[in-house]
Amino acid sequence: MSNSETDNPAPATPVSETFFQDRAKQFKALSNPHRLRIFMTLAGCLEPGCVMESDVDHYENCQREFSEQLQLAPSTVSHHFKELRNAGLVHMERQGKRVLVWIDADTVKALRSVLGG
Amino acid sequence: MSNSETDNPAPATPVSETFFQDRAKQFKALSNPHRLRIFMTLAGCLEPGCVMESDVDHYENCQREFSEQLQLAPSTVSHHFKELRNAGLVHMERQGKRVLVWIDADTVKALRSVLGG
DNA sequence: TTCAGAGTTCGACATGTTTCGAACATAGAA
DNA sequence: TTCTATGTTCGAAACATGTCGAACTCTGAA
Repeated sequence: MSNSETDNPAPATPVSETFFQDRAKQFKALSNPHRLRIFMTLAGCLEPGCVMESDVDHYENCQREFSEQLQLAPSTVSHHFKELRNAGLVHMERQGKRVLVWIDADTVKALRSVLGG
Repeated sequence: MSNSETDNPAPATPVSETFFQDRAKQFKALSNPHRLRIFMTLAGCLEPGCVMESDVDHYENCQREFSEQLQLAPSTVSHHFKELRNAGLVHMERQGKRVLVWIDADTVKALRSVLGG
């Protein structure tokens, strides 16, 4: 996935086809209520006064917890995480028995700029 | 569609199911490259230095133009506009022969807040 | 080495999305 | 009224998505 336009809130015309494809794919990753809930939980945005700085707060072993909270099969949660990763919104890293997960701040920033932020 | 949480960037826990459904539906409206292009064109965000104030700049008769630009059948463009309207992102109003179109700034703001804006 | 815990991959099924063309509705102009 | 331009609705086809259970991998503990 190209990130060449990530840092440009107002890219020069004409905007490439890749730009729309990448952003659309990222919005699609957020277009399912379950995935959106996962994303916002990871982003720490479900509490009042929260701030999105998720590359600092890493979550551990969260898939099992989401599986219970959302009442979904583990394989389904795994699928949703894959979608979030493929879109470039979420990163995962194995550390022994545990798995760390965090949000890609640059990608989120790029999406925000599409919304005029 | 409920907009009760639109103005709250950091809603109190627990976040309602409706919140995720509404936001997910709005992200879904932006999850197609063609619709995203339409949205950004309406938002005037395809030029350098643009600002999103689309409730000021109304577009006229745009469906026909998008139909040509995107190489899609008029019925397909109409369908995409319907999706954007159903998500609450876009408004349309007939004025005689012409049709005015504009972006719902509040909905966009609500989406931006999900991304930590 | 065997076991248990966390996540992945696969195949299957039901449902939703994207797209088209054809037929329709509506408003102004000839 | 008839014509033209714009947008809508419908049915159909191709394709994508969400979900599950079963079988799998990988890692650390007993």
